[in-house]
Amino acid sequence: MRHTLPPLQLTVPMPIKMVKVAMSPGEDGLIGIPFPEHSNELLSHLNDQRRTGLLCDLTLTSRGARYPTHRSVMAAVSLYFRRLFGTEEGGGEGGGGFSVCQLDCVAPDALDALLEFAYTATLTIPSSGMRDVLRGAQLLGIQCVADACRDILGETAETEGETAEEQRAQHLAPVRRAGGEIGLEKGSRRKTDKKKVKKVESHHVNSVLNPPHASPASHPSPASDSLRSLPSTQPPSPEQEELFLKSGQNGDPRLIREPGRGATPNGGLHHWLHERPHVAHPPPGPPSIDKLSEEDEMEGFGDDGMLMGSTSIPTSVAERGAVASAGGGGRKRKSQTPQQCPVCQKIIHGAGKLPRHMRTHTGEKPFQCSACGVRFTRNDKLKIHMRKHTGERPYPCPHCPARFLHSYDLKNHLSLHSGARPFECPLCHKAFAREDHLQRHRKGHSCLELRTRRPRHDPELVEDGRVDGGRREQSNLLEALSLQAHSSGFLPPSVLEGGGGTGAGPPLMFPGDVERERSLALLAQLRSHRLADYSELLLREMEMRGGRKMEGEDPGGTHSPAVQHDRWVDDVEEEIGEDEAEEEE
DNA sequence: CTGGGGACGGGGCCC
DNA sequence: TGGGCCCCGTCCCCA
Repeated sequence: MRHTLPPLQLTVPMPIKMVKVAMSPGEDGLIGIPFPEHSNELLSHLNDQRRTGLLCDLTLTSRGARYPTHRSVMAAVSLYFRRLFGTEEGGGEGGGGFSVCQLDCVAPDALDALLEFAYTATLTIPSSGMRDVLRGAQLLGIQCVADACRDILGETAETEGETAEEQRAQHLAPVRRAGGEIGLEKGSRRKTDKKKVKKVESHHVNSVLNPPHASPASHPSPASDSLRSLPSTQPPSPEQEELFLKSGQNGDPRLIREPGRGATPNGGLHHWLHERPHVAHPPPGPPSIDKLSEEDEMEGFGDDGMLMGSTSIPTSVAERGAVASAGGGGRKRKSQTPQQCPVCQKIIHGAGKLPRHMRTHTGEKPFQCSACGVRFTRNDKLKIHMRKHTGERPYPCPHCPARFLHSYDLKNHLSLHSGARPFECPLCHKAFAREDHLQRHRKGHSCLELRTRRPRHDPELVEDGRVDGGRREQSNLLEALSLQAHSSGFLPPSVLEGGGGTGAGPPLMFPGDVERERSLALLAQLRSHRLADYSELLLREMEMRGGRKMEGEDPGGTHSPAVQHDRWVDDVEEEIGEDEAEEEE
């Protein structure tokens, strides 16, 4: 099927909508493994395929010259092709079956240069052919190239924009006629767009025409690559979208989190900016450069040395700062605390802590021990490590000659002297000096025997509401448990403030308290699961905790009764889940 | 399985 | 605002 430019109106999606990329739900424990060369190699391989004709599914022709290419690449780099292939409408039926596209209106040399740009991120053109390339870039909607050419030719976006409009009107007139409204929409926001684009692109003109010394393609930072490889978990917020406008990137929300992604293989980023329907009406509110600014300072991110010379959007701190200032002027950075990790979405508290956290994703360990070569992500850890070499053990035990590298080691050690074992297993009541040892104990199978030895009762008794003596005893125990929970301070204050539980109903029926309801739900589960041993254990645990609190063995902190209760509830719920699984078997 | 040491990451405080 | 320092919780490893 042959295709020439005018039929564009047949495939232009109207109205233009910003593509929303479906986000995968958040996942814990994501690890970003950067492959800095991936994008470069990918582009290189695509270019090889283009040269050999491999997998080429689109042939561009211009005045007899034929250029095999790939739809996906062309759709990525060219607004024209993206519309032509319908990818803006989700791409479901994109492509339209065009295999040959006749572009006689674009000079062969210019088309060749544009294809070369698309596959190498480098634009190589003779000065004499600049105008042809400009014309071709405008017709095909390769905005960054068009802007670069305009800059070289000394034309402004404003004046040339009119020319471009005229050219579009000339070549794509059916589009405008067929989609009058969309044409108006585009026209109405074009001036605004052009201003924005002009502001952000002064830097990249040079880079387009002066490609990086080392590589024709861009080198995204490792972090950016790692980010790209990871699923995003949240749709872009309006703030992020505004950020996107400021940074002049395309509409892929994922790219919001790619600060180092200065140059994409397709190089066609800026023209996408013109499509954004909200450009003329950026959302109100404070300037949204926070994330951008944050990411500026991410160590391991934005390796400007590598990004310099990339072909498109601002990448360096200075450049992005210029963008930000151009966007609003006189902006103040919002407080950086807390900050959200763009990789794992985790909220990082504390000024300056996000770069530290980001190194956990990038694997960057910039602090190396001069003695043994071991590397660390943090210099304070290196400093502690150096104590091993210097023999410094600044934390001596007052009771014995032992000295320790860490204060918390001393703390653990002191518990040995005191004999305190404040961490007791609620199931087997084995006590531990360290909480992590208790956790290890509970996560292991140390208590498996006890847990599986719980009495199993006839389920009909519970289902029928009939309770035998032992069951009634258990029920009473649970009620007593509830009362004790109420009075012992085991439950959080929010629970205790709920009211007296007088009148009809169970003692803990205090409406409107989540924690209490959670406890009640747990108790109900305990009942329904007939976990007599659990209720006993829970009661004993509460008694024990209550007594301990009175004794002041665990003054506040993470071992406070409320916290312990929460952990206990979590653990029991988890074990109930396990029991349910067991019983289903 | 437990005790102990060490590493690692996060948060708070301060400069 | 960034970084240093410290503390804490957690995990891993080894005896």
